[in-house]
Amino acid sequence: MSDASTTPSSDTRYEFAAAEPRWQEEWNRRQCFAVPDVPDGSRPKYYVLEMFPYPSGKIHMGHVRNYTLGDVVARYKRARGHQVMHPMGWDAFGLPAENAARERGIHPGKWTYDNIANMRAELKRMGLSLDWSREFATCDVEYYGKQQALFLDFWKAGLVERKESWVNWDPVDGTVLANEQVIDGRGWRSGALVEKKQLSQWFFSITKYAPELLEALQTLERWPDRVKTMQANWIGRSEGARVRFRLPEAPAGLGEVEVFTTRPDTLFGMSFLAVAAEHPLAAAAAAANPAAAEFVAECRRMGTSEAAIEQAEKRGYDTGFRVAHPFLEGVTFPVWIANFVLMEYGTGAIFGCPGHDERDFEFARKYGLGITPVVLPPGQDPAGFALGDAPYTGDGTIIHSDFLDGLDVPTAKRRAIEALEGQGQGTGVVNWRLRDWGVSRQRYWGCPIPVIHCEACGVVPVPQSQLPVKLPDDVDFSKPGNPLDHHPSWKHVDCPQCGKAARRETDTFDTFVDSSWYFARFCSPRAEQPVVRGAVDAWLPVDQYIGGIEHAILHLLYSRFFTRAMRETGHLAVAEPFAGLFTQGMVTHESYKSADGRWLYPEEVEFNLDAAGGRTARLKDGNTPVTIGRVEAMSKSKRNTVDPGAIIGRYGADTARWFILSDNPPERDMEWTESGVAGAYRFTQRVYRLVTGALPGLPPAGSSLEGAEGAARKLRQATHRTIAAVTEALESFAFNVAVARIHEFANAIGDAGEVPGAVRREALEALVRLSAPMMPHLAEELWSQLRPGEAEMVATLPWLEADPALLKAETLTLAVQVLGKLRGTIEVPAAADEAMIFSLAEADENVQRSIAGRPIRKRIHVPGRVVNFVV
RNA sequence: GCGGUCGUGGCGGAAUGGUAGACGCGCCAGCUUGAGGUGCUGGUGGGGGAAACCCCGUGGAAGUUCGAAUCUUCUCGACCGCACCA
Repeated sequence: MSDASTTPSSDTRYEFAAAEPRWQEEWNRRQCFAVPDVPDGSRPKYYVLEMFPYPSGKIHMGHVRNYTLGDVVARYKRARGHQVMHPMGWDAFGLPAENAARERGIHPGKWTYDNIANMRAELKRMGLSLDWSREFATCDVEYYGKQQALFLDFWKAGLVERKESWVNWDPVDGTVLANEQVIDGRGWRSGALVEKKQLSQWFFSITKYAPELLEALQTLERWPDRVKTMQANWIGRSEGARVRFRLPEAPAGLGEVEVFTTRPDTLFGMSFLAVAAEHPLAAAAAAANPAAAEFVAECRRMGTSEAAIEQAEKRGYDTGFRVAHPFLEGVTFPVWIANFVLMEYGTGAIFGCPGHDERDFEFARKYGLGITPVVLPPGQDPAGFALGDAPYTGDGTIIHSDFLDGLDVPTAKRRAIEALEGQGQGTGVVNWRLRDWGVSRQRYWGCPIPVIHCEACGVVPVPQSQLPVKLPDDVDFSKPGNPLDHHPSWKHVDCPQCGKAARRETDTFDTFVDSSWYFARFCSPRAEQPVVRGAVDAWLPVDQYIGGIEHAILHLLYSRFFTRAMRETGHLAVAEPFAGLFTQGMVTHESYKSADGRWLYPEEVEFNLDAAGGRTARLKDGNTPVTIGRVEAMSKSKRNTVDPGAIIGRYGADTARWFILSDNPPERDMEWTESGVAGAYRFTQRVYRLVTGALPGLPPAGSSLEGAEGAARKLRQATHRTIAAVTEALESFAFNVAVARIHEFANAIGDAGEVPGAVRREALEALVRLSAPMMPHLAEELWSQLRPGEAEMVATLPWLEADPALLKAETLTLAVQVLGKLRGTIEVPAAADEAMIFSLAEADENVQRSIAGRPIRKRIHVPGRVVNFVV
């Protein structure tokens, strides 16, 4: 601090660069945020968790937003008397580390741990109230070794299966590709056309829990409805029927094909049957016919993602096989191979009813297949009814359908299923869209799957005593494919059962496995077992989980499954990992393009206002014009990123936190703007001046507040209303509203005029403490000046309570409407009765003019809000 | 394609059936400061009017209601997820 007597202006400036590290050190010295593995029970526990970051190397604004949100919750809940666990770790396995190894020759391990060191330092500068003693990375052998133990337990419990499944195969690189590595059907490096290839892979039996995962969504009261809806749709329960169609002249062993349908009521509207390219019937057709084989091969080049398949033009191939209709004697229909039929869903075969299904309709039109309407929309004449340019998918009455004629759709479904069951050609079933979770990845930088393949014994689990199966350090990335596979010695082991030479599984786990139980590991991060019951039983479930909406389905569903699997194997007591969920929006920024089409970083650009008031941009050096592009998610490729480190260096962590909270509701996408941060910075300085400027006139803490009148009472009311409003806003995650209320309160303190020092002190102390969850460093700095010598830091101080007596207003302002249109306002005493309010309202001059002498038919009074006259 | 979400001033938003635009950013005017990201005061949705005040206005269209940004239906646009990115 500078000497106030010689430089009076400099001490009115808050020196965040000195203050922030000082308070971070003090929190650390006092261990304010550390909690024990087993809470002492003196206070209720509260577990706050943000989705842990992938260590890409630098934190980005999305992290700043995520961890600021979580930190506000953690600090607020701590103040509300909870023992708060708030840990941090690293989702450290994954593809980017292997890409770095291939592109730059850096070992994935070194790359990852270096990145972690950088990002840890950056996070620490944000002043987050984290218990850093719990930190781990999923690539630590102490973590993934425990994951291997969990896998073996799941296997014993029957939750692990080995089956065939399809992967994207790059025939040039000889590598399995992730969906994101397939661009327009080609491998991202080789450019080769990608093919589907079948591999034997490990699966977790998540489908065993499908009904429970669906039903339990109802118990998740503090989850956003939209996430629950998305999960429910993903799990996709549908009731329907499995129908077996006979192939009268079938190739050997294929006398029947089974179809799943949700519309057995439309069986009489059938005009074809279609199978997926991977279906045995397709294989039979391909074996017999080169043209069919070519079509199947073409479908294989389509990639494995559902979006790619469904967006592709609907195409098919007539196999020449025919199936018999289950109810119509002697009637047969053609069997097609269709690129929109998914092998993974239902039975990989459908019956086509073009009259009442969008995709079947499009397909039938294209290939000239028959379209028979069998559902009559309500109010239509059965004689004159014909389908126009679209199928009819709604409810109605069944027609042209023999024994189903005249029934409504639900009844017809039941009747059709009864008939199918009666003749042994089908059965009513519940079908699920959810598929088992394939966890095998043909990659190095992941957790090795602890399995040994023995020629004699088959697939053998690695004994618990031989865990962990460590990744070898000496790996060669110069060859394509999985380095574990071409490692000279790693995979060669003796079979644990027969002792003969065998080989290790060289696949590693999907990184979603790593993130499916880390929240449990945080409760006892150094334990020899995966989890310690005393710790997880006390801390779980996570009370508030915070992260991006992009994880709404997969990560959250896998974690919900994993938690159930851990319960089944005795590791946990709970079924649901996250009692409360909050999904934040993305951080966006304008993008900029130079005249020659290059993307530009924001710091390369400067702005001007044109005559019409619009913004124009040009290059800082060069003066050439720049196109201002759309506001979109920050991404490296568009260069519309802002480096949090630079922002914190320039404005401080509190400013970055304050701006990111103030801009808009946290569940929406926010736009990062330079002027917005500058405004937040000015506010931190204003609060600092407001408090430090008043210090000389303040009486000691605890001075009497009795008998405040006039301006003093007004300020006290503002203080207590702000306490109530900020509390409510924080409880409901309306952080931008909390910020706005604090702004208003700062304005009110500035405008308060002459008030007793004790009243001013009360207001300033409330200002500091209410803003502490958002701006913790500034709050500590000002608290230490307001209360020199006080032992307690703001970080460990209890939350403020509003005095109800000061929340009540003496008079109310009511809006007066005539026919719903605002015509005036009236001031009434808070205690006024309805008759008095109506007569005051009617007496208003403007109201009288609007009524214009017409009789009042109805008087409406909403207490505290509005009066409305209907004339 | 399927599923989900969001559309309010120049901009971010507030108000979730009851005074639309709180609060902030930006802009305008004035004062202050005077080595330049300073502070303070006032103004700021559109149109009309000297003013009182009136009309219009929450992507678009229709509806429910005394009253709709909010509820319903349709529609347009943007964004997120789609199972090997994390």
